[in-house]
Amino acid sequence: MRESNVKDKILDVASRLFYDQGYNLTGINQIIEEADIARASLYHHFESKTDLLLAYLEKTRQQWFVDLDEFLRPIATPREKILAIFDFRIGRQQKLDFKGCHFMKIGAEASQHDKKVFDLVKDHKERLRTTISELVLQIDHGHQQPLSNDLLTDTIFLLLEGGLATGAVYRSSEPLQHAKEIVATLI
Amino acid sequence: MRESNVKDKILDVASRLFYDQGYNLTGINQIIEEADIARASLYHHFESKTDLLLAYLEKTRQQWFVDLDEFLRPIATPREKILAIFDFRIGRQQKLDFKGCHFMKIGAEASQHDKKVFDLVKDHKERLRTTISELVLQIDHGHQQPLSNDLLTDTIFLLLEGGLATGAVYRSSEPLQHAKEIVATLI
DNA sequence: AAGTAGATAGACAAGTCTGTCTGATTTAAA
DNA sequence: TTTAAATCAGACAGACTTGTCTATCTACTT
Repeated sequence: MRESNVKDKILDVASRLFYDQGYNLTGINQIIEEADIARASLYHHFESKTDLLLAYLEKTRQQWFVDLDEFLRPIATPREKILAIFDFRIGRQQKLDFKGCHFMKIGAEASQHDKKVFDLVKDHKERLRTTISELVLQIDHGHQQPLSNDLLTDTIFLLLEGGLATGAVYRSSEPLQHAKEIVATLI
Repeated sequence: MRESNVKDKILDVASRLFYDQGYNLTGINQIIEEADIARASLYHHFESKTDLLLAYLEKTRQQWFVDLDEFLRPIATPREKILAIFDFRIGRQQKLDFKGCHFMKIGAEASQHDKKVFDLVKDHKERLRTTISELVLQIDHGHQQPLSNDLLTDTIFLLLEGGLATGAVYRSSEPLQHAKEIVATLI
């Protein structure tokens, strides 16, 4: 087992622990123990714990959109794609045991002065909003619109975020399900 | 300076620090230093750091609804009251420097097994949803409703939560402002 | 076969953390 | 004025934290 294998294992274990129990409650000692690697190997691949956090966020962010794209690909219409984003998040929510958004969690416990972390969170959310915005523009609005395209995009985005955050509190998919129903009546 | 004075000061300082920099990043040493009290005094009033956290959450939760009630009291119609909830949260958001919801923040960094903490968060959100629900019922729906009362309540609640969470990421009131605009078109 | 880089175990430094305890001092009430 | 409780400063225990360092071993490449 060399190089990439060890580095991947470190990042995998750290990612799981950072998400499950939080960044600040996860110690280096626990990471090296559960990854079953040597302390020096961790510091060979990552300069510091902060470095490991950034690697975790970057990898998660990248994978997130890869997964979303794959999920949306077989779906035909922009309207159905928008509704499928809710299904995508409901599925992840269940798979991840209702612990909420990776990025919001880190944003909530990171030091306010940690600019790199916040920029990553911001960028992630911005990309999601852009994705929604593009789909909204593709919808054929035959009937008259009660909301402008921009406000409709915000509505969908905010209902997604609110639904996920609330689902994390109640440990339930219901909020996101309702959010989806609401959006279905609006588009 | 006796009893209540010291206890209040401890709780005030701890509350500020827990919110500003997070519970896990705030140490007992920092609290006693900034509150300018003796270590033994802290442990005289609070059994443990966890105890202090619960006291912080309970006090914050209670004050939250006192403040909201006061804010809504002079407002006449249920429709205006609902929209004023957004103004209430926008005002707090600005006063608190866009660090997000106290309860969501703690929920994000607390250990998943800390049941008392999660129950407090849940209860707070439940009460907010109830408040909204009661106002929605009071609205006179002359025209036909696109959404049922229940779904309308969810919409308002989720837009509030999403707007606040997103505002914390962007450090801006814009998301909550947009959320308010959206709700204004729906009720 | 020799050399190089990754991986290993584990000691170590220097600091932090929470919580306990002692003993002196202040404060308020009886 | 006596008494009891509150507060003080600070030492202390014991465990934990991140990060460094040494020394050895293993595996791959040249």
